This record gives sequence, structure tokens and C-alpha cells, in this order.
Amino acid sequence: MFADNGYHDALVDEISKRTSMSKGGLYFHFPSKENLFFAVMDRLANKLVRRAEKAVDKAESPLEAAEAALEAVLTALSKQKRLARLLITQGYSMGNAFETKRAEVFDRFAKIIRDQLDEAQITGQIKKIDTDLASRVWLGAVNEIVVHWLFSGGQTPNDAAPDLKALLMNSVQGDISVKSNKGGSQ
Amino acid sequence: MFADNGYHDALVDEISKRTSMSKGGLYFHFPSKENLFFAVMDRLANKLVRRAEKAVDKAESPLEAAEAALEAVLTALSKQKRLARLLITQGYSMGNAFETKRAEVFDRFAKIIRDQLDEAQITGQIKKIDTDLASRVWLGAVNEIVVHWLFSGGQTPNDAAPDLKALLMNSVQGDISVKSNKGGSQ
Amino acid sequence: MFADNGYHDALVDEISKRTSMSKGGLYFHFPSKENLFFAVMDRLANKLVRRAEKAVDKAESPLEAAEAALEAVLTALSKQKRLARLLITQGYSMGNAFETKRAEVFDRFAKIIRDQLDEAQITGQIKKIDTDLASRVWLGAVNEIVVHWLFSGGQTPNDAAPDLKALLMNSVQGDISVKSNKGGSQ
Amino acid sequence: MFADNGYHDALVDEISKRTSMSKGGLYFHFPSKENLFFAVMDRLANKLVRRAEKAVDKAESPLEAAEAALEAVLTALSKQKRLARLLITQGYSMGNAFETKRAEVFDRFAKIIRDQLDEAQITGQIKKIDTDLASRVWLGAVNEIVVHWLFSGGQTPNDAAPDLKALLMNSVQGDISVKSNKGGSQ
DNA sequence: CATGAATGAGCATTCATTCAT
DNA sequence: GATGAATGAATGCTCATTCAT
Repeated sequence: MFADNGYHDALVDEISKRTSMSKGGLYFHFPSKENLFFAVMDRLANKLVRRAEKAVDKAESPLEAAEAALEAVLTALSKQKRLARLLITQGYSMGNAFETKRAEVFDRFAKIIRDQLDEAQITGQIKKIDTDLASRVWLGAVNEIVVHWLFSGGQTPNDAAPDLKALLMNSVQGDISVKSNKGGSQ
Repeated sequence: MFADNGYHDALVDEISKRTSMSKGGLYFHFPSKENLFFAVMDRLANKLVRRAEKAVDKAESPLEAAEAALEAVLTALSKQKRLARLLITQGYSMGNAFETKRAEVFDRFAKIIRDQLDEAQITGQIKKIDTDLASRVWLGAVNEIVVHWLFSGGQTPNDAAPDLKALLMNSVQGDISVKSNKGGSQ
Repeated sequence: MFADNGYHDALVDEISKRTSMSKGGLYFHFPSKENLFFAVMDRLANKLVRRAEKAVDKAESPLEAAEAALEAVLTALSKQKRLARLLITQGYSMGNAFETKRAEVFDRFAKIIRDQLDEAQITGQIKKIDTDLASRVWLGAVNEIVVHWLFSGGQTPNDAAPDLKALLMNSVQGDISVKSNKGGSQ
Repeated sequence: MFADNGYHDALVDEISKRTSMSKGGLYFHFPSKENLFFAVMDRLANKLVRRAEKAVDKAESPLEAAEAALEAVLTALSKQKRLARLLITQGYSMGNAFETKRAEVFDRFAKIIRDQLDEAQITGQIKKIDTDLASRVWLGAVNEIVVHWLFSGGQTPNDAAPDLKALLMNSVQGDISVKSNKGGSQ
């Protein structure tokens, strides 16, 4: 319901009805609607994080790991529009209190990517870049693709994945030294 | 007020007080609170779009133009936190009706970038990529940098601009060396 | 409604219905239910205080004035059970916030009596006593008579008035000096 | 908890916690919260009544007995603010159901005083008065002194006792000198 | 055109009481 | 007898919108 209606328009009454749990019961387990929303968000974020981590573990190089994590997230979100809506937009209607939570969740994903980029940098797979910034660029790109899919009905994140991965890989691999070398860009 | 409190928590009563316009007057000019918010958003988005377009006009190559548009937006948002908040997050609290508007505004910016990337592709400055997707990647990256700045108090978009531009340029495999011929993009 | 059901059980919804004023209208004029209750209480207390003061003004001696004030209050309360209930018991259900208001209202009546007793003392109509304490004794006595009438359905305060006045007059006139023969009463 | 928070704001959950008795257990022993409150009230009222009766028993004359009962009550309440609050004000928040109980408790105290005044009248210690009314006057005076102490932080009932007793004795026109003179009371 | 008092549907939260274990 | 999770009716307050003046 949070995913469908947004935080604000998901009524506790309705949640109570649809979960077959009395309102009192709901409030026995969750001190507030806000807390309930965060609990849902945590649970789903955890699942998605684990999926990304698993993809990372299976990969053979840091860069492949980052790519795999990306793919895992894109696939999961494509399959579950609701998950995407919940994690990406529907919390905002909560008001400013949501910002902290959003930051927390996004940080977790940013860290996964950043860690791989850091590793890739150490192993020389990519050049010296601001990996923190790069991880945010990746995340932002994914976020926007998902939002565009959700709001404007464009191609699914999964369909966009190949090109998206290419663009993001380029972003951290592009030989910026070129700037001065003037050689071919690839 | 929308920027500070979000759509939902910006009360019409309060808006009426702070604008020294009676509530009746407000409703005479705007059919609804939603409409008022969109009017504010349009006005500010227009300004920002014009700024980006002006930057594009001054640039000497499509790629420089895309970069300049990026820079213009980053600078404007960095200088006006409220503008950033309003355009980027505070509308969500309106509920699902916001999605369309958000898409509309983002599309305008995406178009500016995409047009330049298309041009750059034609002129061979960048290789063949999905420019629509790329424009979204750029936009998403900017969006995320801004949100991170707003929510977590990281570096301003303006400070992140140089590295960000490098990453995004790389993403489209632009041979930035062109730039070095002429010095910085500004 | 406050008088009949007590503060807590007087529902705002019901008040709205019975006053033919919308709930919003109610809250436009009174910031809270508590505030509304106090407003009602003030208005009624004012009326009753004025009545007591008028009685005082007409009297020819301080002691007669005190007696007249007493009588005025007893008569008014006897005629309006609701007034009695409201001022004397129904606020308590508000919780501890009521205490201050109760004290304020009772102090106003205590002052009227105390002023007359002070005057009477100066003019030698009564002996030297603690007039503040005496005023509270009077007030407490009236209060209890009223409560007993309200709760147990005994004689009306008005019917009890003659004997009550005699007792209270005695309380401040009796020749306590007698006690000094033996020292304190303990 | 009833004394501190009032009937309404003393939550059964909280009572359960602070008594280390489960809510189920509480409800096994007491059919309702109301019933529990009355049980507490009865127990404390009993104690106080016994204390008053003991004081009466020790006294040597009816009038002294009444005075002693008064003193016993004032002392007990002064020493235990909570007892005072419980018996005197905190029940009101229960709503109208409290009235009967309040009347019952006050009647017990009224009876103790009235019995002594009746006796004193028979033995000629005081002149002919409405002893029922007088007992209520006494009780009301005590009540008001206590409430004023509780709410406004005035002098303790105990400190007010000497003057209060004098005033109340005067009210029934008891010629206190009688205690030693033993002559005709008028 | 402007005003602002009035409207009333809407909603999160509370808490005495129950009852399966 | 004891437990405490579950119940759900109850309620104060909000706020976008209206409309008589």
C-alpha cells in the first residue's frame, strides 16, 4: 500500500484491513505509522542489498562485481514495480523526516559500488577517480532510469541495462588523460 | 514555503499570510493548491531552463554546450538550496499527481542535453550511443548529487562539478582533450 | 454539555452538532477543546462574580455584604444546576491542567469574601481572624453544600442558605478569646 | 498512579507494569479499572476513617472528639499528598460514575463529625443547630483547605489546623471556655 | 476582485478489555 | 490462575476549499 499510494495516502485503517490485523495490533508492534513504513523499507532494502552483495561475491573482478551489483538491482526493480516505487519515491510524501532514511538506504547501495570501484582502482582496472562521487553518479543514473520507467512508462530498467552499464563503465574507465593526449578516445 | 516544508506541509493558510494575499484571492488566481504549486514550479523551472539554454547558446561545440548546460544548472542549484529542494524533492509529498509534473520538468532538461549529445554524435565528437538514455544518466547523476548535498550535507553540486563533468563526459566517451586546447569550459 | 457530561465526555463532535456550528468553525474560534471549556467557564464565572459584586455593592455593612454575596451565589447556583456542575466538578475530568483554572476561579470568589471580612475587621464588626483562611472556609462550605445537593440530591443550596449563613457568620464572629483561658485547644 | 495522574490518565498498562502484575492478572482480581479505583479508594478511606474514629475514641467530650477527628484527618492528609489527591480530586476524571463513590466516602466522614456534634448538642456543649449541615460545612472547609494546598501550594492543612479549628468551632457556636468552665453553654 | 469565517470529510493514535494459550 | 498479544470503538484536531458579503 505504501508503494501504491505513497506514505501519506496509505491509510492505517486500510493497512489494518488489508493485513487482517487490527489497528491496535499494528500499533502494538509498531509505535507509529512512520515506524511501520521504515520497517517495511528496511526489510525490502535489506533484501535488495543482499541480492547485490551476492552478485558481488560471485563476480571475478571488482569491475565485474560492480556491474553485477548494478544488474542485480536493475533486474529486481524491473520485476517488482512496487519495490521500486517504495524505495525510490513513495517515502517523500512523509515529509522531511524521510530524508534521513532515504540517505541511509542509498548510502548502503553507494557503499557497495564504491567498495568495488575502490578495489578496481587499487588493482588498476580503472583510473584514479573520486569513487564516492562515481558511486553516486551510478546510483543517480539507476534512480533516474527507474523513475522514468515508473512515471513515464519508458523501457524497463532491465531493458536499459546493457546500454546503461556501458555508459557507467565508461564513466569510470574513460581515459581522461586523453584530455591532454589527444589520442583516440577508445 | 513549498521548498521549505514540502507540498503537503505548506499550508494554504500560511501561504496566504506570508504573501499578504487573502485565501480567497489566492483561490481566485489559482484553482487549487496543486495548481499553485505547479505554477511556482513552472516559473522556477522556466528560469532554470532558460539559464541552461543560454549556456548552450554561448558554447562553441555541442559537447561544450552540454557541459555548459550542466554547469549552469549545478551552479544555480548550489546557490539556491530552496530552488533545488523545490524542483527535486518537495513535490513528491503531493502524492501520485506529482509524477506527471516531475516527468515534464525533467524531460525539458533531458531534451537540452540530449539535443547536444545528438549533435555531438552527428559531428562525431562522441561515438554512437543511446543519447536519450545518456541524457537521463546525466540528469540522474545531477539529481543524486544535489539530493546528497541537500539531505546529507555533502559537497555542493558546484564543488562536485569538475569531477562530475569528467565522469559524465567519459560516460559518453567524449574526447575531452578538445577542451584542453581552449582551457577550462567556463 | 460540559456541565452534563463532564469535560472528558463532552465530545467535540457532539458540541458541534448541538451548537449548529461546524467542527472547523469551533476550532476557528477556539484553539482547542480545553480552551473552549475555559472560555465557557470564564464567561459563567464572570456572570456569577458580577452578581456577587452587585450584591456586595448594595449591602450597607461589610458583613452584610459578605452575607449578600454568599446568598447571591447560592441562589444562582440553586437555579442553575448546570452552572453549578460546570463550575464545581465537571472540569476535573480534564486532568491536571484544570487545577490552575479551578484555583483562579475560586480565588476570585475568595477575594470578594475576604475583602469584606477585612473591611469588617477594620470596622470592628468581627474579631481579628485570618480572613484568607476564613474566606476559604466559606467557599469550601458552599462548595460542599452544592456538591452534596448535586450528587446526593439533598436540599438546594438556597434552602440551606439561612442555616449556612448563620454557621458561617458565627465562624467569624464567635468569641474566640474564650479559648485563651486555657491556651490552645490541643 | 491514580493519585498522581488522575483516574483517566492512570493507564491500566502502566499500572500493570508498576505492580508487576500482568494485565490479565489485574482483570482476574478486579472486574474493571473503575472497580480497581474504588478498591484503592475504599482501602485508603477506611484507613483514614479508622484514624478519625480512633481520635474520637480517645477524646473526652464530643466537641473535643470532633476537633480531634478533624485534626487527625488534617494531619494524615498533610503527610500524604497523594492520599489527599486521591480522595479529594483525582476521581472526578472518571466521569459521572465517581459522584456516588465520592458521596459515599464523604458521608462516612460527615457522619463521624455529625455524631459528635449531635452528642455535643445533647450534652449542651453547643446550641441547637443543623448538625448535618454543620458537618458538611466542616468537611467542605477541610476539603477546600486541602485543595488550595494541593493546587496553589498554600500552607499545609496541618499548619492551617489551629485557626481552622477555631473558625469551625465558632461556627457551631461552641463556647469553648465550657471545656474548663463547665457552666451553661449559652 | 477581495475577504476570511465557516465547512466537514478525513486520520493517526489511544486504551480498556478480552481470551487463547 | 496468569499471561500479554490482539481488538476496535472512540476522538481531538487539520486543512483544502467555498461563498456570502
